[in-house]
Parts: sequence; structure tokens; C-alpha cells
Amino acid sequence: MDQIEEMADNLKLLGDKTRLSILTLLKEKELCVCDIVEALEISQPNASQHLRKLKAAGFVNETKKAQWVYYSLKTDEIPYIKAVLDLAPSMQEKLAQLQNNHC
Amino acid sequence: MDQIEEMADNLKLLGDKTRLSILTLLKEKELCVCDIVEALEISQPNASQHLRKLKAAGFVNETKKAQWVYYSLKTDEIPYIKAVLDLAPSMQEKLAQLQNNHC
DNA sequence: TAATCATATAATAATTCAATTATATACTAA
DNA sequence: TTAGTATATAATTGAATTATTATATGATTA
Repeated sequence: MDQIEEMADNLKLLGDKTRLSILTLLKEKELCVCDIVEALEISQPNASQHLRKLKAAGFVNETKKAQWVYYSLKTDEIPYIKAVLDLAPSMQEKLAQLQNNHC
Repeated sequence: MDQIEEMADNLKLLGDKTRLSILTLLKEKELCVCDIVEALEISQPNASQHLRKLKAAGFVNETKKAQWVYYSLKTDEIPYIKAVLDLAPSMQEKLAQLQNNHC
């Protein structure tokens, strides 16, 4: 696969509201799946599937802590992804609403 | 539509090899449809449909000169699109191959 | 150990999207 | 006016993608 095609495939992952929102949330801090589900008001399997794609593309890191799986941004290696996320609008409000009692 | 959704929709347009290639070609100089068709080895209707989407999104300008329609980049208004294209690999070789005898 | 919680995976259904094929428009030149 | 060139549009097909529903796994706690 040539450079342009790889770049297009990576950008395609950003071209989805849910995934772009997940990555933008992760700019603030690492989050577990249930945080993401709650902040974005999406179903758990939906979040899980998107996270799998983001992980496969190398956009996020995954770490397990007890029963929770935390995801964090890992986009510094891909300059154009980082450039886009740097320019994405803040989603702090979505995180502020979270009731951090579970994870 | 909120900001994130609009951003995702714009990025979705970049998440296609053909469209990303067209925009990258246009970084070099304005081109007519037949140049793009020849450089990317795609069909004319295919090029035309993609150009329509890029125009609808405001990523390109269109100007008619005699029987040709020239397209040029118009991405300076959208910072994250510009940022991506600035980081896209050059496609000069594809243009160098063109036999500029028609338009 | 049973119940619950957090997450992942698989299967499916619905939607979106890209490329092709066929056709139309519009301009140019003989 | 006819033929040819450049481009656009419409209809169709096939493939890819998203979200849901259902189920599985694995860890935790009562």
C-alpha cells in the first residue's frame, strides 16, 4: 500500500463522529470504556468496536487496571493525526458531566 | 450539526484515496479534469463525482476556461484540512508524466 | 460459589459509499 | 451543421461500514 493510501485509511478513521469524539475526549486524559460510553451516550459494544479499530491503527494505547480497561492517546508518531486532534474542539464539558463513581 | 460532527464529515472526504490524491495533486497547481483523470488513471465520471463532493465541501474552486474546467485548492479557510494536506506526500511525479497537449 | 460488573466478540440488519455504465450537456472546430 | 472533445449527471451494482442485538469472557464482590 502506498503512502497516500495509508494516509487515506488513517484519515478515514477520523472521519467518523464517534471515533473523532473518542480521540478528542482522550486528549483530556485516559479513560476507561465506561467513561466513554457515558460521555458520548453510546452503547458499550459500539464503543468497544470503535476502540478496537483505533487500537489496530495504533491511535490508542490500552492498559488494564483491575476490571477496567483504560485507553489513552498514542498519536504522536503520526504527525497529521496529531495535527488534526490539536485543532479539534475541546470536549471537556462531556467529561465534566461524568459521575466518576464507578471506575 | 455540532462542531465535531462537521469536522468528522470533512475528514471523511479526506479518508478516500482518490479524493486525497486529487487534493494532493492540486497542491502543485490547478488542473483540469482530464489532467486528474490521466494522472490518477481513473475514469472521467469517477473524477467528476469526487470533484463534485470536494466542491460541495468548499475544498476546491472551479473555473471554466474555454472547454475546460479547472480546479484549484481552496482549503486555507479550514485549518485542519490545510494541516493534513501540508503533511501529505508530494505527487509531483504523477504530474510530470502528463502529456500536456490537450488542455 | 453465585451474582454482578466491565469489556469483548460475533452475527445481523441497515445504511452509506465508491465505481461503473450509460447518457446528457455544452463547447469547439471542421 | 456535424463531429469531436470535455465534463456532468443519473442509475445501478457491489462493497464497505455502522449500530444493534445477543452472547461470551473475565474479574470482583457478596
